Amino acid sequence: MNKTKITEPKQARSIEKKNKIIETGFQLFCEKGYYHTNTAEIAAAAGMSTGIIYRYFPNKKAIFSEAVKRYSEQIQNGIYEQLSSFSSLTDLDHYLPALIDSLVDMHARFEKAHREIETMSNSDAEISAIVVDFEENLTNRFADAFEQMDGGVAYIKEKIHLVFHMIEDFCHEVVFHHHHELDYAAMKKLLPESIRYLIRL
Amino acid sequence: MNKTKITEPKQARSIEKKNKIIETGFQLFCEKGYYHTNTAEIAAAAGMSTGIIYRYFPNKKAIFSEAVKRYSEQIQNGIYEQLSSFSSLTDLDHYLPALIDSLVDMHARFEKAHREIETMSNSDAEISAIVVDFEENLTNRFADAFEQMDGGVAYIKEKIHLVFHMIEDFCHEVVFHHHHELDYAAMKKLLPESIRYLIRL
Amino acid sequence: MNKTKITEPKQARSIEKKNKIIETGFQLFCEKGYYHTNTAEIAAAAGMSTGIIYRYFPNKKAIFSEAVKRYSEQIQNGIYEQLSSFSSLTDLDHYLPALIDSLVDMHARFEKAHREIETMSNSDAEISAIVVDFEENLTNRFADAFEQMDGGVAYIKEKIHLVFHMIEDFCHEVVFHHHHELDYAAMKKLLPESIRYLIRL
Amino acid sequence: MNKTKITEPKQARSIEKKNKIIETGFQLFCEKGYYHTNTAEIAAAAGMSTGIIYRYFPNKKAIFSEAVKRYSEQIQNGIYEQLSSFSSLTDLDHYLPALIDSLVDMHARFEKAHREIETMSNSDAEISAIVVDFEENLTNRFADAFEQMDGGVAYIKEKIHLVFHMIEDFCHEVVFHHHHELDYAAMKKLLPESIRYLIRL
DNA sequence: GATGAATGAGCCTTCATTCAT
DNA sequence: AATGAATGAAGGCTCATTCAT
Repeated sequence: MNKTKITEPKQARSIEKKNKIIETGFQLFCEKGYYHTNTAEIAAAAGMSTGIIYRYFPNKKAIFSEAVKRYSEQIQNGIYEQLSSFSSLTDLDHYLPALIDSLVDMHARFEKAHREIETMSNSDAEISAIVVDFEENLTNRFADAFEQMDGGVAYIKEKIHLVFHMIEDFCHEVVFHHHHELDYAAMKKLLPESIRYLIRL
Repeated sequence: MNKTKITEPKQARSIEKKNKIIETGFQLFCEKGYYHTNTAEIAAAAGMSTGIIYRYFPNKKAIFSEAVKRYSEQIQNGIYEQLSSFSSLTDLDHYLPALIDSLVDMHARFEKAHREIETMSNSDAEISAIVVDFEENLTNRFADAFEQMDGGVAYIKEKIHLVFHMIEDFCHEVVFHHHHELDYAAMKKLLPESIRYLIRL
Repeated sequence: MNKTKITEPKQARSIEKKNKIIETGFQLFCEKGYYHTNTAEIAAAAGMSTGIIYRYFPNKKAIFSEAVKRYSEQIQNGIYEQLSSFSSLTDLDHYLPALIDSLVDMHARFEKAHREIETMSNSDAEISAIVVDFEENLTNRFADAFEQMDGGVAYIKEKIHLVFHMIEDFCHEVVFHHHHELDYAAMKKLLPESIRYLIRL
Repeated sequence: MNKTKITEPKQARSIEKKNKIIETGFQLFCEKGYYHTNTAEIAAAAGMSTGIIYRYFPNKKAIFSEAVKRYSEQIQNGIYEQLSSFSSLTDLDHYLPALIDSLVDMHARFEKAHREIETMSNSDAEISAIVVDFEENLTNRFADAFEQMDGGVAYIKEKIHLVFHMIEDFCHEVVFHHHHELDYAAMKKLLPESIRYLIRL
């Protein structure tokens, strides 16, 4: 009955500790997969004891959730920053290749993270919710931006959604490099062209 | 040392049993996830004892692998059948909505399967290889078909790849129905139009 | 309640089958150890089905018991044959090196068998009884022979017992060759000398 | 991958626990045999949980190995202590019966241990190595002692080896008491006499 | 707050033995 | 008699979580 546990840490030292767990845990989850990383390992890698983890998190999965939440925010902020420099559809045409490049880059750096998040989001409602939220936020922000550009585009959310998934697939393809018969340079040229067309449909 | 075990069953009764294990196992894996399904459950659900599983499979994962392999073949055959009725790009334009419909349908029926395969393919090389193979086969078949249609299209493989992922994302969207603010009917109209454009680029 | 099982086979075919199980089983037990040999393997190696074993033997251990019993008899007969050519203590002095040689040879050929029998005899009363019986028979036979030689020797059984173990240890040493710092040729000369002395004490 | 486990315990409490596992495990192995003792039993008998065993040992066999190692050291120390009181071959003649008595006593107390060690040493290289080492150490120590006594004896190692096995067989005989027709008192007199003779050969 | 030893349920796999055919 | 598929209990080991210190 005594559930004196888990409180949001207020002291700097505790906050730092919680952050360390999240970072280390996420890193290990990404490297070895959620089910192949155990709490003792996380604690050891974070330089603390096994027990302490359960003062900051109710269970193993919560570490992953929290990490994904933070990671999602980071990514969003990065993208929003780029978005803020667009002010017309012509800008978009112009900046699209750069945006794609930066997204490919992001995938390259967080390859393992993306895979593992996807993996977990498939079997875990909480993670799935974070991912859905991420997509929704992104779509909405872009939709808002477009609406303030050139007087609005029909079905902008739907288009943005499709576009983002096209870009994401391309990123996956380039980073994981599974289909050796594909010409990535060609794909990279096709992509902005078809996006431009799709947006204006 | 003693590896006299596991031989491909020849007798009808054994084949049936192996099939039953694959089906039941796959179903449970899809329902509850690979790591949350144990071999005893599979055996019980298949109406047999735990031990017998290991006469047909070397280990738990092999059940999943085999199931995915078969599933992949089924899906491919279904798609190839549709493909065989196309003989020109105009046909494609015409049949595209139907193809999309049928793929959405497939996803709807095998929603859980798709999720779990994706999940496992992220952390397991064998499963990943099956998925990659699946995509490669599909791309090649379509590419061949297109090449025999209208004298060839530039970068056809790359285009097909992008197109398939667009369709797949749409399927996910419709089936898992996560983004309630999206207008699926609109997306369904946008999709063939942009595909048509992309293919001809 | 229906224990229609295990009867001593009368038909030639059945006898042959039982023999085959004993031989194959013993061979495998010796090669890989009792606990690392399973009944399926024995059956397979003997070219029959798993089930049939249990028509001839009540359980796995009975195969080993029976094999050891037979093996013990074979060895005894071999030794008795040599014994029959001795008729005086002087003969013994003369034939001792040859007897030792032949015993070393036997150990060399059945190295694994000896080890495994020893192993099992330690944890299994039935096997132990066979081994004890073997030693007792051997001791008695030799004692009888000696008594008919030169008018009897005091404590002949006790001496024979000690002597046999000295020889056996020597055999082990030579065959398993564990102590590389020992000079086997020297030991082989020491052995008959001390035996001769011991017998006449 | 993750082998952060099993470190030599430093704290008194841990050391005690590890010792308890070794003792209890060894006792059970000796009573029931290695293959008939399971880890849960060991844990229960030691008053702890199954899991904790694996913080101190990488696997079941390691418990046995460690126990045998320690046991071997104990025995050696006991014998060396007796050896240190000998300073001439005449001493040996004098103390031999006492040494034999003490070795019989040791066998009586650790009967089961000896059997099980022998058993395992036959099928396990690690255990076998410990036993071989034990014999080698013992032989060397005695050889050194003898060499410092009366100016050296030819083939002393070979002789000691034979002698030790004679004594050991006698111990086995007395303790396990299998051959009821033997006169142990007589054997006990024969033994030192023939040893004395053998050493001086 | 912190530690890390301890818990014990749970999992995959093996195998002696049985039994339907 | 013979087959070999089937059974299911048992075993070694892992790991999320707890708790005494």
